[in-house]
Amino acid sequence: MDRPAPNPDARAPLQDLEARCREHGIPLTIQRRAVLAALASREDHPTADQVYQAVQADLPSISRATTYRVLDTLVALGLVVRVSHPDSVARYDAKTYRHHHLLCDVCGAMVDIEPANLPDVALPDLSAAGIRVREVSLQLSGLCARCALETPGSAAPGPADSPRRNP
Amino acid sequence: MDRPAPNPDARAPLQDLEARCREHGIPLTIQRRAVLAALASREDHPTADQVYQAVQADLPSISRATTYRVLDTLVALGLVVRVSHPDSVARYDAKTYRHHHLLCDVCGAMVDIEPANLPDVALPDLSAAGIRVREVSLQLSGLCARCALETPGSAAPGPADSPRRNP
DNA sequence: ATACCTGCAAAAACTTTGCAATTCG
DNA sequence: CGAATTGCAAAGTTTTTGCAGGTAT
Repeated sequence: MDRPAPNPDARAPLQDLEARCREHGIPLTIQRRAVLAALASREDHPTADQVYQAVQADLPSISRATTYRVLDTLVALGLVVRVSHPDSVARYDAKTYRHHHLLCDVCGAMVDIEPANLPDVALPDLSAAGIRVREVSLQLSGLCARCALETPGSAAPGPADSPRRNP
Repeated sequence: MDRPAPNPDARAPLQDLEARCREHGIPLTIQRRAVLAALASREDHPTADQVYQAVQADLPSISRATTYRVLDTLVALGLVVRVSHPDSVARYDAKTYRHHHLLCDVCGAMVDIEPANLPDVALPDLSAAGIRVREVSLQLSGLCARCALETPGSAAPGPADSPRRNP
């Protein structure tokens, strides 16, 4: 739980990018590299615009439109996923393997929880309802480590009226 | 699994609204009633604009801005929740009790799964990581009943490249 | 009576698209 | 070189805000 997270799928993402681009016969552009690199290097779940800001550091010439297009491409290639978030802006994650999420009631941060840190969750059988389940993940609410420190009481009480957005 | 879902928290939502408004000392307006009623009467997880469209049927004079504001109020009152959805538009749900969601790979629909239909999921203990968990729910991906019927194979294969948005 | 809300209109934030120039293989 | 992509600018969506008038308690 403290080790650098043996990221199950952490083969250098940029190598994957090259492979996937070749597979699909599409060009491996500097922009695609840069966006993927920016996204893979962070632990949070940035919005498209936050990715844009980050990429600009390395590649000042990139445009916002390209960032959006590249993000779409990366999602299509399976190198990036759009994550489910209650906010009304798209958020992206370079961790494409199955994992869980905690949404902090206080700061609104979405933090990854490695499946290894939780008892295993079995694929539920909903065939009785005609539903075929492919994948399950947990969505937790509570207090992230940082906010838990600053908050008295040992149980997480309830959702804040609205999380401050500054994780 | 087939009964009309004995909705654990289905006390007439409009009664709750009156109570909550009184508690908070805020007016019970026709618009608040109408938005809550529209939301409570559907099974899907509509966007703010879809709620607006629906409310217009009963209350043609309502404005889009009011719909957005009322939705925020209802969320603050705890009568409605914003749900986590991978789309980049806010979606709302009048089911405020804990339940699970299935996201259909094919049609993109988000369907509710009653906790009663699944083995119980215990609150994980992440105190070792300094995290306090308040609530857990499952996020499933796969095929909804309707799409499962139209799709051959008994296992859910993998995510469609991008779900058609027409659940 | 008064505090809060609504509608309207305008602004802000987020995302997509058309097109010429550029880049990748 | 040819196909695909990028940047720019403009358009499309979604969401928020200011203000004057209206409404619930």
